[in-house]
Amino acid sequence: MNATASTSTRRDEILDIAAVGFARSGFDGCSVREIAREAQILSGSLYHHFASKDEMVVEIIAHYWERLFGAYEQVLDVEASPDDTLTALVMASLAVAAECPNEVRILHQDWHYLSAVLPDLDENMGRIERTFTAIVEAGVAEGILRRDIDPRIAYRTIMGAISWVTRWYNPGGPLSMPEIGATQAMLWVDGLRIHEVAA
Amino acid sequence: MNATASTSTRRDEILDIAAVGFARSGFDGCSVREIAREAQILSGSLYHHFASKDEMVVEIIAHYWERLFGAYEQVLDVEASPDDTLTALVMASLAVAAECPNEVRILHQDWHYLSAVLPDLDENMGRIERTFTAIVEAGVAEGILRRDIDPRIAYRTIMGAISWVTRWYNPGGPLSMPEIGATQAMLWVDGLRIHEVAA
DNA sequence: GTCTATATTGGGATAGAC
DNA sequence: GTCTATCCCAATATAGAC
Repeated sequence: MNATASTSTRRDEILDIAAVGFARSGFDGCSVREIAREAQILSGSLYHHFASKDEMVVEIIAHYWERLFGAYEQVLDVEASPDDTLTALVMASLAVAAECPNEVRILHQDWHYLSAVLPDLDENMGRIERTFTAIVEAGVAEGILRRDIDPRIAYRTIMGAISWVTRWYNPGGPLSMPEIGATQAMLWVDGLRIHEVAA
Repeated sequence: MNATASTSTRRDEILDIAAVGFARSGFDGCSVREIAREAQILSGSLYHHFASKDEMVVEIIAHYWERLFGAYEQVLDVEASPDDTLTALVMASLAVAAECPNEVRILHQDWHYLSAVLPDLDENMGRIERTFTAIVEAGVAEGILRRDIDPRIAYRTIMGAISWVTRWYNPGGPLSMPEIGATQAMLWVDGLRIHEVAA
């Protein structure tokens, strides 16, 4: 999972196991005893690796932020039109969600609890919001995107749908993440209705 | 809240208080002691009204299903084109969400726990899915909506965004639910991009 | 219908041996 | 780094008085 080099692999193993448990049962629903059992260790021994149960989830989510913002930077480094950039942002978000499905589930399932534990949650969500709305506003300014849709509603609509995907996405199923992302982006950018096209 | 007539108002009062608590702190995060305190009662007395904490949340959510499916029936009773019906379904969903914000939050926040407690959860979500996909498929069949977008992805995109709204909607704020619903529906049906319109 | 008092369970966390 | 043993607390729920 994390491992900067070869250090502390046991710790990372445990974090992976904890992430699966938190995603499966919720942060409260998955006890430290349960995590310990699945790590084939006793619950007391966990506290050699972590100061608290909170510390585990904080690290798990921190890992997700790194990946997500890394992916956004890569998208924004490419010069492209606002509509293409928006599509790329959606697909990048879903690609990271596919890599970190547990993290995304935990983040949204235990939102309330985490907002008290992760001091940077609001800040990071704000950063995501600004990334998306800036692109939409750029599109409006360039005359590519409609002015009659509030960029904040557009952003929240997109983010809601993206966040929801981890609830139903099935890694082995018929729909791949790139397919889902492309379809969703197409939906928002072009809409469901068939438009008359001027030749 | 519920009250068929004038019966058992105290019970309904308590259910309302519980719903606020569950929505605020999550089902696990809100103890029966906390509910009791806010109802100005002692925790043991709650068990005169309810057999268990689970029973409370089951009743709270059942109330939501009633309202939601009632609203859907009203929409489907009106003869209209698929795109207009789809818009009406979105707006009805959000209108019910505005009436039952706590219920919607609880349902999605404690999804995992509830799926073990509410036997009809999967069935009801399936019913919602069929309602939406049927309309999208009708639109495709009539040549109004695009065939190149998977109706299941369209449905899940719409449902995700709708469910998310209760996370950020502010009842006293500048955006009303009808405004939000109309914008979201417009987004999905017509898209963000400015289309060339054939005269 | 509410209160008093309490049974019972399971949670997170700790201290010290090995 | 893991185990043994255990502390402490808060949770749901119950029994019976009033």
